[in-house]
Amino acid sequence: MIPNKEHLERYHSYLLRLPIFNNLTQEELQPLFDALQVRQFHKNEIVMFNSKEHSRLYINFDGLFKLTKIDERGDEIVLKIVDKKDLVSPMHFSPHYDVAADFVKNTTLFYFSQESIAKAMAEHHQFSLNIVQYLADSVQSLMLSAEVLRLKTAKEKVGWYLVHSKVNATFELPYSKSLTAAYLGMQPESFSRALSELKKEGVILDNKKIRLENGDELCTYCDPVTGSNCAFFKTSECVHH
Amino acid sequence: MIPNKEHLERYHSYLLRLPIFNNLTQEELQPLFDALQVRQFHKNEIVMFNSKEHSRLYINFDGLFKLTKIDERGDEIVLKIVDKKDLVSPMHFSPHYDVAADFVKNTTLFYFSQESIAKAMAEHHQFSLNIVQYLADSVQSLMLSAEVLRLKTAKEKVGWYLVHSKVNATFELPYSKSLTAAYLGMQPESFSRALSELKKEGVILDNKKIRLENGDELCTYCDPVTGSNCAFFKTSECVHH
DNA sequence: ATAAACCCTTGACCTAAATCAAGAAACAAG
DNA sequence: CTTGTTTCTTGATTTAGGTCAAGGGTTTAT
Repeated sequence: MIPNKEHLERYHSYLLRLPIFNNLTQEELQPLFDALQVRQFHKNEIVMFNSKEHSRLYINFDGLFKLTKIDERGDEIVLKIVDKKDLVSPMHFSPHYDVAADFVKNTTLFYFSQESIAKAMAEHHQFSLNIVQYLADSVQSLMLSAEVLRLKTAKEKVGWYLVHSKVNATFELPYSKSLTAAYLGMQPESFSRALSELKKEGVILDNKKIRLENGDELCTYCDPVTGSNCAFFKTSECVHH
Repeated sequence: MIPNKEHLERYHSYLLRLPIFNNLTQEELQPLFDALQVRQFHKNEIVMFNSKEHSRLYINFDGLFKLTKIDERGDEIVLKIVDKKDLVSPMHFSPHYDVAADFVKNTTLFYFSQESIAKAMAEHHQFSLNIVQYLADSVQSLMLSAEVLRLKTAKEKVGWYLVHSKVNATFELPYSKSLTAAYLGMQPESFSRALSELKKEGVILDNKKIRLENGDELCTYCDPVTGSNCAFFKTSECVHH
């Protein structure tokens, strides 16, 4: 699973399928792909993604890490969970802003230097548009998190996260309970208590599988953006009618 | 103070000085400026900035409003305080995401349609870069808010906001205490109590003017991004050495 | 100048979630 | 399978900040 220079061609079709390369051809992207670099990180490693040393765009090829900020007291917030195919672009941070990448699993990151990205943007307007789209999505997901984390109770946060997982994927909690709790800005104990509250409402989390007694128990916890990806959206059953 | 079609030319030099038009000439921007539109809002008005009806880029020419999200219970979070010269781009939100613009003062907004912005981006790569910069700044300021709001105590939040105001402007609290409190995710009562705690440390807020007994009382509350704009940054006195 | 509206402060009290502590489950390695 | 390690759960207690209530200031309008 260790990609090296000789085998990079194999990954080009993988890259082409990422949203950041939407509507661009292999030929257009070849010069950029030639500048692709790879770096491995191991579990429990913590790297400061300051924009001076990491003025790049990273793509998580394999593994899992969280983008966090830690204060003097050692308290931590999780800004983003970075799963496979997700992007992080310290190149877009200001020089004095630091985030920590805290690796949950052994991880392989692909990256492009700021210069190669800038060049590709200058040569292909579509690529600039894709970068704009990526940043716009980041803005929106940060606004949505702010909303969820500050307005919802512990139980509502967990319900929201479960409905999110249910709609976007396969009725599974994608990460460990404590990682999910950290992402939701709560302690594992509170997460656990919230789950047992939800159990009373017919929401059972059974070894990471989400089981529902009726099927609509999570709808109260849904938001319109998540809802729009749901099969029931715009039917009378959906709370977002 | 009501700009109309005939007088719009007067505002072109105003627009040219905005960061979003950095490194672009009047000639390059003329077609975009010709598409400029204007709309007034009055104090206490609340408008939903959903991306369907507001697929635009707004510039606050005059006035003040806050971008907020309100939940079913009526609890509100302030995502951004939009002052003169600040931008909001609902055109970059997804179709199902809604934020409310809650006007604090009578306000005049300039706006460009999504199409005119897209055209300008296609014709001038520099403009695409400026849009990227604007979105990257938005991402970072949302990450910084998340950090401040979730890791700091009430007193630290207020201290942080004051040092921010001190460094970026003129030793003045730019907004009312209750608006500032809402932005910091706290109740006016807590803001008031935090201020009286800070007074014990030599930080006096006297009719919106920030007065310090020694001058360095706020340094403990500073962050590196704010600090980098401070005169003491990188001297031994600065906590971010 | 006076009233009305709004904003701010202070005190008493409450509550959601954090913390602390101790087991129980789940998982990994030998 | 056994042992050690990490993760999760449950209970008791604490606490920061919210809520409620009342009074004081300040600005705006007539």
